[in-house]
Amino acid sequence: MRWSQAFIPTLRDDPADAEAASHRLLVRGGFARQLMAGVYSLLPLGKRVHEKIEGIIREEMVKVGGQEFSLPALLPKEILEKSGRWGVDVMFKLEDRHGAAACLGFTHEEIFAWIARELRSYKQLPQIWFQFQTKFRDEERPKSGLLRVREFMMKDSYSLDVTAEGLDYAFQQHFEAYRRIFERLGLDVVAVEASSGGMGGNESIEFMIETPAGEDWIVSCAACGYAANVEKATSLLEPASDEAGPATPEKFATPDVRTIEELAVFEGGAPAEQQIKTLVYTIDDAPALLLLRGDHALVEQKLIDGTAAETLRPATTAEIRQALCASAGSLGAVGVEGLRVLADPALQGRTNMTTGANEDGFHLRGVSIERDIQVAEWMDLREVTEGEACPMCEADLAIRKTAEVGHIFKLGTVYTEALGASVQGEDGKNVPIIMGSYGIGVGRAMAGIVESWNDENGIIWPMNVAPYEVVVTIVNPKDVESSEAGQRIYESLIGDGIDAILDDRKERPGVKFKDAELIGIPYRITVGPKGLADGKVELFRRRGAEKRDVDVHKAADIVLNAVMEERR
RNA sequence: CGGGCCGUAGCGCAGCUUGGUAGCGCGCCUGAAUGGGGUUCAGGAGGUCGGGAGUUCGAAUCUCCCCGGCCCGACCA
Repeated sequence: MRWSQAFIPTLRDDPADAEAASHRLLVRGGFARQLMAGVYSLLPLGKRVHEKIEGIIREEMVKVGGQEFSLPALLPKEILEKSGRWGVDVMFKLEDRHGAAACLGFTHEEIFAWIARELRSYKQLPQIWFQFQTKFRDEERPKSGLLRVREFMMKDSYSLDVTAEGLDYAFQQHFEAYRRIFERLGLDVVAVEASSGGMGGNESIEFMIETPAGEDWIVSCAACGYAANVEKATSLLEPASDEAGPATPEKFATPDVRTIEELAVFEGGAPAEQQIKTLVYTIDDAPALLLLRGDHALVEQKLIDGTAAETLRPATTAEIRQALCASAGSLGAVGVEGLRVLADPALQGRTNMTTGANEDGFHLRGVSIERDIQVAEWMDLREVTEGEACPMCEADLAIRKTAEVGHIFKLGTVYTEALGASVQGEDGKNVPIIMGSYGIGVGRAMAGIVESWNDENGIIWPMNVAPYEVVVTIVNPKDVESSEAGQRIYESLIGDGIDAILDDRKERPGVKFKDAELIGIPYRITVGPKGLADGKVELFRRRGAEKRDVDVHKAADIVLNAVMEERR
């Protein structure tokens, strides 16, 4: 490709609405343009990167026996109704001219399960099926450029097995394939235990990259490698040494005290870690009390996972008053009967605690959990904080902001049962196929790579995904000798299968250098009269900004070798 | 869905308070010089001021409605 003919609309200024590094650089470098909220066009450079990422993912999927499909993006209501997912809030719903309902696919478990109905015998299993497909999700809030969008390319794969061991094996194969994929993409991922969320299933691992543009917090231990999403993470706490306290709780007046912090500084109050925080939630339309240590925060996802609730929300002021006859600020669980009380294990065995008295303006002190409160269930509900002890090795835990680039799930038989995908086992009985589901967002991976690999001059693509591997920059296109020399080097590289681009534009050298660095091409060969006078051209490596002069006639070979070495 | 901010030329922005010929920088086109880090000079093209309604002799500017976008939070297969 000649740069003078290429559509690479670079921008001198950062786009005004871009915050995340990847957003800024992908727009500025001419890789993508926004069409509407969370919807982007890929320009030629972006498309090239996308294809390279897809190529790597495809290779690794094929290595573990994956077979590629291409399913429709347009899905019928009937199939999604069978799994109970018709109408989920991220779904883009539409109607055809006859009034038949359809939607744009947000994921494809149902459709693969539908096709899997053609499987008849255990002898045909296992299978790994995958595709690259555009997914549509009407996210509440698209953000961070290409990191969180409403239409995106995803590689999704599905494993089909007869036994739980088979699923474990497919899951493990995917885990390893994903490790190799992210390694080749230049993404430094942390695999974390994750909540399965609305997908169903019982075990899932997310692959996260650390970035300020992320939106998931993960807990990790540098000492032993333990890592988990905060939605799932646990930690060890220092055992509390409470005084026994009085024989019965004592009520005391606390005018105008409504928060944990206010009670902590109130004369006669108690430090947050000696308070019991009482939250009222409506779980599947029934009120429930959640008890946490005063300084601990609730993780709603843990509550969802722990209760298997269909719907769940904080109770309204009116509901709270109806349940406890008091306002938020004076709530407690002492003496409460007839309500479901869930308590976090950090409260287990605690004595002499302080909590609300269910009477506005009053609290109770000297509360012993086991003695005074009827806890229906103990359930891990609290959010881990920085510096708490690792549940595996007791070292200090760190908390990091991350973005999810891949997720693997053990689904089980939720979808295959709903859609009737079963096979006959060895014993002649029909058993539902056991499914796993595994996804990687291609555009998100691209944005993630940019988040990980950039500097003040632009993107620094890893060789494997670079839109072009080498740019041959002609300093002065009017100088016939350098034009010809540049062209020879360029053609030699192309002949060797290198993705090269020839920057033959009639621009000042500075412009060409800036552009090449902005779009992140790993190697640049600069051909100009100054160097040619000594038979030299300059070889510049984007990563590390190393420069060296090399013999004109050897330049192509030297770069060829360097590129080959960096391809993986 | 709550809170905040913003829509004026391809990009970045000023003008709006106090209504009266639509501006600046970059980019783009032509010509010339220059040619190893966003060079310089001269000339030029380019705008339904997000959309609609209203007030007014007159609206980018004032009023109302709508649409779109960004950020924070909530939410999130």
